[in-house]
Amino acid sequence: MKDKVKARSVPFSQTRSRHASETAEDYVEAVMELIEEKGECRVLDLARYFNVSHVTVSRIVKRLHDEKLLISSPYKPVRLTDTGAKLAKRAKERHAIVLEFLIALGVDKANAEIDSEGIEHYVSSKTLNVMKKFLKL
Amino acid sequence: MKDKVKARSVPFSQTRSRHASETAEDYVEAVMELIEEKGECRVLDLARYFNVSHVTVSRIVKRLHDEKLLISSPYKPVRLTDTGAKLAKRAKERHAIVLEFLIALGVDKANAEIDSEGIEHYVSSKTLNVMKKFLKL
DNA sequence: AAACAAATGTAGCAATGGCTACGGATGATG
DNA sequence: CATCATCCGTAGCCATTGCTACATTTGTTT
Repeated sequence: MKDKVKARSVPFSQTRSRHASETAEDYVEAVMELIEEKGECRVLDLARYFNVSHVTVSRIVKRLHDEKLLISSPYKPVRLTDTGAKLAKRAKERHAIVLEFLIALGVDKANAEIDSEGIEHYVSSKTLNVMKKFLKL
Repeated sequence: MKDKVKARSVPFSQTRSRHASETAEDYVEAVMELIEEKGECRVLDLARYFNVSHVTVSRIVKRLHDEKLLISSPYKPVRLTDTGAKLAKRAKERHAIVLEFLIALGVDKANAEIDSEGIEHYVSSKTLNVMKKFLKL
């Protein structure tokens, strides 16, 4: 009973910080989509999109504003900074690749859409490249 | 500018509760592994495994005890309830399938191990079945 | 312009997951 | 059996993401 417990290779990179980045990516991605779809993105749009209260959105938007990913002023629509837009673009691409990959693999569209949203945050660039390769075959 | 914002099909199932279940799965899976590897699972083993303080582990173990997934009494090793063991077994299987799948796909072992730990929580049973099928070919 | 509805903001609570600091319990070892 | 190191629990702090309830701003509609 004296064995050393091997710590996980790398993973479990502090759940909290990991999750904060996930949220950031989800939000900038959503803001970009909403602006593309309807010209602007309001707090309530995001609330409906994520199925949470406007209060939750409001606070997160404020944080992402402080982190210079979003631009928001009171009672005005939310926009993306250049940094935010770049992050959103990367997230959307990754999301799209994972989605297409799952569909190509044989997952039905509904499940693929759901799963891809969770998976996109955990796919390393190497795995993403493998998925891209798979899609080209 | 009057379009309704379509709520996501299903996803974004409340980040917080989603994350709590992730934690539960990670912990019961770790407990099962540690017991298999070294005969027992102490709070400090889990702390080293997840790279967090023993305090964090202690609180989470208490919660999972209340949820009847773990059995813990003060200063004693942690065990699994039947429910916890079942959950752990399912999680381990899912984890193993995702890992094997990524490797079969061509991802190097190191990245596959890291990615699989995040991905396992987001894989629907349908996607998991597709992965199983892929592995048999 | 007044009045109303819709959109945002603010206050304040809960749960979860991080932490440090400190103190008590357990088990080896002298 | 006394001591000491290790393990574990408790207190108490912070950040994040949920919420309801209430206040304020905006914009439309009389």
